[in-house]
Amino acid sequence: MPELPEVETYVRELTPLLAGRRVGAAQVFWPRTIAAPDVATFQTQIIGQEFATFGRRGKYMLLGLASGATLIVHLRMTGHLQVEPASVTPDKHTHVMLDLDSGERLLFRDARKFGRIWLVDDSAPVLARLGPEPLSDDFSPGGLGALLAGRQAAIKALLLDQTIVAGVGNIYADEALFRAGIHPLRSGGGLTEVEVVRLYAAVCAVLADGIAAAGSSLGVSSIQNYQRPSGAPGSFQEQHRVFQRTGQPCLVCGAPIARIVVAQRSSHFCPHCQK
DNA sequence: ATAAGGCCCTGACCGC
DNA sequence: TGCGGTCAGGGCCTTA
Repeated sequence: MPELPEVETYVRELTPLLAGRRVGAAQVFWPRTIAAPDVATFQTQIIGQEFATFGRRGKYMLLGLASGATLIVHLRMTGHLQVEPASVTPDKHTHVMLDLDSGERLLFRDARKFGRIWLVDDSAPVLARLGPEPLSDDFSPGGLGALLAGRQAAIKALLLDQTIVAGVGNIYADEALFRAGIHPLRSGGGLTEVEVVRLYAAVCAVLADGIAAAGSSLGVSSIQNYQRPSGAPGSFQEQHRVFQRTGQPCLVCGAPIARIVVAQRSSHFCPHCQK
């Protein structure tokens, strides 16, 4: 599942493939993929647009166009965005296809159909609910502590809340809590100042390590798996210490990694190392 | 304001 | 082999 490191990898690797490319015809096979504007308007407005700038906010990909508009893409669970030769035949998971003036096509594929695309003049309303961007100056131990103060919910659930930290998903939340030595069911407001600082550092570290490894690929099949634009996998799964390691020995203490459900999400942790 | 539960989706997997 | 049922889960919406 694409989280911040996976989306960051996408942005970096799509940049040389899309920079300066102009969009021709657009085909939309699953209308709900286009969150805004309506499909007909999207198809009209995307034609002739040129990819110019490339950015990311949380798990949102921001493909800036020379006109000033922005194509925002959220991959959600199983979305893929790939550049392929124009001879490619769209399969049943291809929901949006943009012709490029390079003789290629940009394809949005998504087995679960949760992914969304926006074409907007102003990206701010789409991103308005996002909290601080980790790996930036907007994210700090003090700021994190302030957002957690008074919250009774489990810290695992709060890490998944995009208004607390933008871009953290299930994998990186579990890995960060392990590195910080914090049990996923601890209440957010109950963390000590020292623990908040440790958690802050752990979130930054796992995200940076995830980016360095080009993300985590561990889906059961290629259509569900996160893949880079080239189709290559990331390698951060090789560094997972708890995620999907249920029953395997903790790499620190040897205790079996446990799995519980928190906020309707599977959570993996070491019962011995995480208090 | 916060927390919890439902919803959207379909491939993979399990039991029979 | 095939069928029905269950699970996974990000973000948004509704409910309490």
